[in-house]
Amino acid sequence: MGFAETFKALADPVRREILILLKQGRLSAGEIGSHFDMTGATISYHLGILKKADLVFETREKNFIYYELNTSVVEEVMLWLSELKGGNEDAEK
Amino acid sequence: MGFAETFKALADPVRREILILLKQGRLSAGEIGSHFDMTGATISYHLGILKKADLVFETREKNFIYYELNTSVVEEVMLWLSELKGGNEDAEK
DNA sequence: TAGTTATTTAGAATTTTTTCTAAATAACTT
DNA sequence: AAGTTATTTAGAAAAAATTCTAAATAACTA
Repeated sequence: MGFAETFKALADPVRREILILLKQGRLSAGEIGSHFDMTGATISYHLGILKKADLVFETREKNFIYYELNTSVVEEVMLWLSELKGGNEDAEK
Repeated sequence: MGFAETFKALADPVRREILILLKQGRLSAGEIGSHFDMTGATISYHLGILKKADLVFETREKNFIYYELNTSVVEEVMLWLSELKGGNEDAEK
């Protein structure tokens, strides 16, 4: 894990757009790629970064690879930010 | 503003450490620098990135420049993440 | 005013990131 | 088995980020 990887993954606009697409549900690499004006190789690179950051996970089916949002890491990041923001008021309630 | 700048700023461990230091209260550039094994020029570079991302602001006093945490942008990021995480349940309550 | 202290800016070197093309896998279909 | 489709991996080129040294500002102090 590691916040560096996570924030780095979130820093790229293409990768954030991919995550937003996946909010609606799982998509294959090809379906994700069709939303962008880039080669499949580049999309695969971005998916790799998101996967390494644990922001998505894949499930293989037929000759497709489907990607899905992994929200658990998103929660960890939110916790870190909330810690930063203010002595964590949530923990007191 | 812009999430790219914000996440990029948060992606670097030195910059995250600076933000954590500033949680305790404002510090001068020199005081911040003394926590790291880097030149003042490099610290200044990182502070510039944090400033551009609106994660900190500065106030000048004597011949010091003090840096302070700006939590408002942190909240915006948290909102974006919470949107991503789940159709935003918070908005329904 | 001259010198000192705090910080930034400029420029260069190094590393990392992003993107492409071409080739390699992997799994299906005929 | 051979061909097709979906995706990744490798390698290279280009762009961006990180760090340094040296020089420039800015504001104080004697």
